[in-house]
Amino acid sequence: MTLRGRKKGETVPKGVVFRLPIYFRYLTELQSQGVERISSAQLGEALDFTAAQIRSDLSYFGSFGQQGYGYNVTTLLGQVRNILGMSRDYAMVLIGAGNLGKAIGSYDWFRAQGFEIKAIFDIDPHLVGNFHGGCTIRPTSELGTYLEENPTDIGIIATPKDASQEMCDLLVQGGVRSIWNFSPTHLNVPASVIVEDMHLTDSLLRLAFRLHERSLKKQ
Amino acid sequence: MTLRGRKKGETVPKGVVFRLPIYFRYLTELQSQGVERISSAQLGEALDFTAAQIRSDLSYFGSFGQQGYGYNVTTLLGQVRNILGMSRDYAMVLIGAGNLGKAIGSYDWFRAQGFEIKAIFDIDPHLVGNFHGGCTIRPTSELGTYLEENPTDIGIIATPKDASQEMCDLLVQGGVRSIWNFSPTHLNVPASVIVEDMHLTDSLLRLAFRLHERSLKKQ
DNA sequence: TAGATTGTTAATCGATTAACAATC
DNA sequence: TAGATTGTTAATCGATTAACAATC
Repeated sequence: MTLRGRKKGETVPKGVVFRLPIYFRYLTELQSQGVERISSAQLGEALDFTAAQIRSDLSYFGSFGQQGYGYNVTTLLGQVRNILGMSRDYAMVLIGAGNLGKAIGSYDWFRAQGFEIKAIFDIDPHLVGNFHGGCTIRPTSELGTYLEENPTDIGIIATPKDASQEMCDLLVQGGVRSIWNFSPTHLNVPASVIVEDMHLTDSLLRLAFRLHERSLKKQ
Repeated sequence: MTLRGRKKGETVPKGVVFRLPIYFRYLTELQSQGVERISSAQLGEALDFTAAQIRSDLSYFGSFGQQGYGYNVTTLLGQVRNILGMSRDYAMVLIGAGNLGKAIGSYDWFRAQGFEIKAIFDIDPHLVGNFHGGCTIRPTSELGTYLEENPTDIGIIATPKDASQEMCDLLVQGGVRSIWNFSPTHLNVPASVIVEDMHLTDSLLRLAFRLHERSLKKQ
């Protein structure tokens, strides 16, 4: 039903997937501010997209607006939540309890939205046993057994790059079907497994490139 | 010179900017492994791109390969470094010394590549004065004065979302021309300022969407 | 009703790919 | 030389936008 207006089997364009979370984020903010209605033009203005693009993106999943009125914020937010698959909970494990792992583990927003870190693993014996974000840190040697007993939706990899492929393989072997990868390397997985990369280093280099490009143009 | 083969004024396609850091990362790895040469087909195989795309991306900036041979890893890595603007140093300030800020501040790779965090700011008096990553944490009230005295290339925002626009404005006012944004909100900046977003929440929602999409198709 | 704004179509724009001549 | 692989072109594919009939 969230697929109204969409031919079955068709894949959602990359750009749409990219923008949906941005809509979700802004609609959440509007709702908390008590805003009742919004037009595609206003949404576009606030988020630096064209109004046509926003209407086109949304109409991919159905007709959520009303001519002459725009969109009801609460209704649209609910629809976007559904489309994004946020109407259920997700069980996650976090691998790597270093600085980045700790930062991810203490992000309260995830839990509030139904993304729950059920267990944390680290290879460092000094960290194992420590308590963090409601979990005792376990040794990575226990990851395989843990996954056998606890079905897990998402594996978060926040290890140094030398360990990440090995951890990834353990996750895949343990039946985890999606990986959120913070380690600065490309992971090899079977086609059935989804990888979402969060490469800090790549992002900073993109920034450097654009900065450098501008300074070239100025001359 | 890094613009050979490119019409002046033409902007680099978004996809190329996205992939250049990935090439850089993999070429660095190859070089550290002592690999001397690589073909576009091998690069594509390792990184899940087509060979044609890699050749097309690179030829955008010049001719770095040789027919019948491929690319020399060291030479190509040097060229990509230049293209990305990594042949100079960048002065950065970090705003927000919470979990995420600490993780960013302790990432040694940045400094090794010439991206140096020169100062860290936080609004919390309990954190001010603490030592982290070679810097004493300063109160955000001193940010304006600091920027006047210390030209800064990149401002890193790792504050909660309620503070980020205000911090962004201070950075822009202080002459900072690019912002690396970790706070989960859209920043409004003049067209002359570059924003590179690192939205953890958006990334996780994209992953959830793809996972949800697959489970729909299975039925 | 008059004004506003949607959802959709067709036109445009941009990015990817397949193919191959050039050449190391 | 024979084999391999580049850089580039033309063809294809996909995404964005402008325009507008439909309608609240």
